Amino acid sequence: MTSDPQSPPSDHTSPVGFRAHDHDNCVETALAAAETQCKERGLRLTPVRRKVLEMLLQEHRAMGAYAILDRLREAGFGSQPPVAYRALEFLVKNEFAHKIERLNAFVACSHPGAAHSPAFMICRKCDAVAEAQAATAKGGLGAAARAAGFEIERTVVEAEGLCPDCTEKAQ
Amino acid sequence: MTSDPQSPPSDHTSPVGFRAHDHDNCVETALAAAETQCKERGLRLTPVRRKVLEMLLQEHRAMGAYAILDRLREAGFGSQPPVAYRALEFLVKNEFAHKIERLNAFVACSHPGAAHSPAFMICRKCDAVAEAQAATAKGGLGAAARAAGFEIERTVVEAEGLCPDCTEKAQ
DNA sequence: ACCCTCTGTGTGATTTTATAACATTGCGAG
DNA sequence: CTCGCAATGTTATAAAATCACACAGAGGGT
Repeated sequence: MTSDPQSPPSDHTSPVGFRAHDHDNCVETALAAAETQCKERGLRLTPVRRKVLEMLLQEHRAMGAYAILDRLREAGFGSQPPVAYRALEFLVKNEFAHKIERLNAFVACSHPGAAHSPAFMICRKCDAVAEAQAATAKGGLGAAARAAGFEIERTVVEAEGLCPDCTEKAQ
Repeated sequence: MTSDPQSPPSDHTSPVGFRAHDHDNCVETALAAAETQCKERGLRLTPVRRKVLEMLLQEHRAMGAYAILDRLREAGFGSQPPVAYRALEFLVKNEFAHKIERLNAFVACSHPGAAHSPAFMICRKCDAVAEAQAATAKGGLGAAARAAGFEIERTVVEAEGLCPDCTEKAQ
């Protein structure tokens, strides 16, 4: 399938993120960035992996592994779960995508390349996902961990609520 | 397999939390607190619900729904998934327990009654779970949310790493 | 060229986690 | 008593994730 504009599978009812932006451009840019990154780091952005990343970027919201799998099938790739899960594993491990634990779903990284420990805002109505830099904001938790002798390796921060769009509609 | 009902099934290899404490007492106390709470709030802490809470308190670590279900069966309760899931739903909704999204598992609340938005430290080796007050953790995220027009309703904070015990053993 | 290994992909089967749908029970209000 | 209601029990199925194994292609050493 094509990467061209006449075949957007996008039947989204809601916008791509919390604020409008030049989405085609953002997809292109991110894809290019990923390619550069992979080259630099000696990683192989194979067709399946690239396609999955492209889908996640297009969607700009949490997608389940099986939704991804369906699209892979349509695009002529393998159609068994491991195909999707392996591509996702690669993307997540290398921080091109993140898993949203709350939803058992995946989303493209919004800050390609930037060192980050992300925090997510997840709309419970439309599943739109925005990524913020959680940075080291976890002062409190960090202190608690230190006090307890716990060594933090990774932190999941996921806020659930209503995105601006759905808040408006709800009124 | 179940040695016998009156003996604690505790075949844990590792301690109940990040620091030793009087566990029997802590279970009793929490259970009593839950009962009081339920009375006050007009909730029904039925036998199944009580048993599940007791198991979670005993275990003091993340337990999967199906592990809980096995124990319920042994204890003579219904043995189909909904039995466990419904009890867990009740306990989680009323904050007697929490779901650890990262593990698809459940843990008893450590601060019964206290208003809280909890943060968890989860040992990736032994699944021990400690609960901290996240309260302030969302400073940065809260600001980001406000800026984005996102209304946070609930936040999941889960730190993964090594507990003191496993850190020692790892050396 | 050859073989060898390593990584990635494809496929079938299975496991683990969670929910839907509906029958049954027990209890309080009228 | 009997109606309504919440909780439980049970069957069945959906959704998410992993296992196990076969094969294909790229690169390396001989």
